[in-house]
Amino acid sequence: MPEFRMDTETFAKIFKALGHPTRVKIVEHLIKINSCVCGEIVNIFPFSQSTISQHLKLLKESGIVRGEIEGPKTCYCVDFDVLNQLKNYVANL
Amino acid sequence: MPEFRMDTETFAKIFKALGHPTRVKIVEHLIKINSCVCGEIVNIFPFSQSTISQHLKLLKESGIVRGEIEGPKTCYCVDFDVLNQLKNYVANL
DNA sequence: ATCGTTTATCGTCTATAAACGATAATACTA
DNA sequence: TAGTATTATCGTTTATAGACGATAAACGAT
Repeated sequence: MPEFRMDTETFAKIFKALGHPTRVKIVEHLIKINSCVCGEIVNIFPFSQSTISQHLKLLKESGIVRGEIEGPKTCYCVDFDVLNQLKNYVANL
Repeated sequence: MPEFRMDTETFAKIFKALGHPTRVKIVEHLIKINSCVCGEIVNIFPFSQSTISQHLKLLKESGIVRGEIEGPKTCYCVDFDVLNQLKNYVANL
């Protein structure tokens, strides 16, 4: 399933994306409710819509999260393929 | 065994520390040679001594790495207790 | 006490991150 | 087509990161 075997640089980028409390919590939340959310995330955290959108952008760029446009909303979800590769990498450290 | 149950903030800090290719590679290296190294790390990477020292400082501050002064040298090693908690956290995501 | 080795810290510079408000873009709905 | 809701982007500000050279600090050996 994994298209590419990820390298150290890629994992570093994912770690960097997870290197902020809000972004870790966003990922935890996306995992918990496997149904993807979008604007609800903004309501959960005490930050502005633009700030959360920026955090989601970083998470998306790292690959750990994907975003799909559904009508006027954007639906975010964890890329479990990437997450599993991350789990595998960390487990083998 | 773990003195404290780590929280999200702590893990975010560790992720942040791992959020740089050089620092990931330093940790990988420290794990591989479980005997701790110090100045050798500087020789491995194409960065100045001060830059590597700064990276090691960040790793140490996150808790994933410990440094012990041995004479004129400083011996760095991975804190396996912390690493195991990290592994456990990631595995349960 | 001085010297050489090793590591940490300081000061500087440039680049990126983090947050915000304001605005643009998108796409339903009336 | 106009309006509304939702999200992304822009521009700005402040803070932190990342790199370096230079210097200081610690220690062992001469």
